[in-house]
Amino acid sequence: MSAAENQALKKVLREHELKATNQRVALLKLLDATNEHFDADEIYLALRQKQKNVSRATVYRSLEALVEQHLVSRVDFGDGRMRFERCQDEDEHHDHLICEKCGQVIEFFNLEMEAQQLSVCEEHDFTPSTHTMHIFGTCAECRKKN
Amino acid sequence: MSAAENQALKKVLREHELKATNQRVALLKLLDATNEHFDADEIYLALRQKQKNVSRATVYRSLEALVEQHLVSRVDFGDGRMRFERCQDEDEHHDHLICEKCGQVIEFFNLEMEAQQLSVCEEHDFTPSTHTMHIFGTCAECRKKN
DNA sequence: AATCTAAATGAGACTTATTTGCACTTGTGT
DNA sequence: ACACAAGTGCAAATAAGTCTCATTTAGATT
Ligand SMILES: [Mn+2]
Ligand SMILES: [Mn+2]
Ligand SMILES: [Zn+2]
Ligand SMILES: [Zn+2]
Repeated sequence: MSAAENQALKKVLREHELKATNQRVALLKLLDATNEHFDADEIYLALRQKQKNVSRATVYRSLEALVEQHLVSRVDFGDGRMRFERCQDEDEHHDHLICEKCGQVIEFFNLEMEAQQLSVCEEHDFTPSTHTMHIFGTCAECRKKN
Repeated sequence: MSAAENQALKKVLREHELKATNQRVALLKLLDATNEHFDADEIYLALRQKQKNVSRATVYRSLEALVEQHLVSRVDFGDGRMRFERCQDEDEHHDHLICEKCGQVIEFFNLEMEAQQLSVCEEHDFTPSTHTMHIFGTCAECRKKN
């Protein structure tokens, strides 16, 4: 039920030294329930639609706190706004295929590619901390539609 | 000499169906002369400093046209502004290592990584058009300074 | 259960990057 | 040289995100 789920989310927040406010619980629940990569305004509007009272400022501030605690991660597809997605594990990682036609986002993880990245860093005596790998193109459905 | 260089740049512009205006020539010359990844305002200020008369609007509009013609490419390091760099060949491509300490950008090209990308796309029945791969971290000089 | 207080929120002003409308130039084909 | 579409400058408009400050609230303390 929602009540139990709320309690679980509150616990998660508290475990990360964050006050478990209604706004934060609602935001986290929203991201938990979807696979999409929402931007701040989409999150704001979705919460309003669910009769949750939140302000845009709080959406931005909560996201900042959640990202800092690795409960949410920030992705930038280069279109001028940041997107957010729930991340399960602190060390979970994946990259993205983004369909330029329909906007669909496909997630992937390729160990060989990650290994190549480390090798490139070594070659340049560079210590990596994070990376982003985004492949833009056309998804199968959109290609068929054509 | 500069005069010959200007002529060459005008030719390039005309070959791409772009009017060879002083502003565009100056902009292209500026990007040609550097390896840096400038943002629009840095370009605007650099041109002003060289006594070129340009407006910010024209910098943005010219960059748009040049990007469309693949004479310049746009890169987004996720810090809220677009950067631009001259691209030589239509099909030239490289990825980036970005030092989070000093901002230095190191370019690289790794054939194996590019191959892995194609293989990932195949697995997902995805037709790629472009991609961006940015590795953030600490460069050798910054690591030593610590 | 009532009280306390630092942290969080809401409303709206503000900032920064980029875009746009419009009157005025300028590059280029004739 | 001329004509005129394309390009430019300026200032106003957007758009994403941040900040200030008065008010509320979570969670600790009596
Ligand atoms: Mn994702
Ligand atoms: Mn580059
Ligand atoms: Zn698609
Ligand atoms: Zn560095």
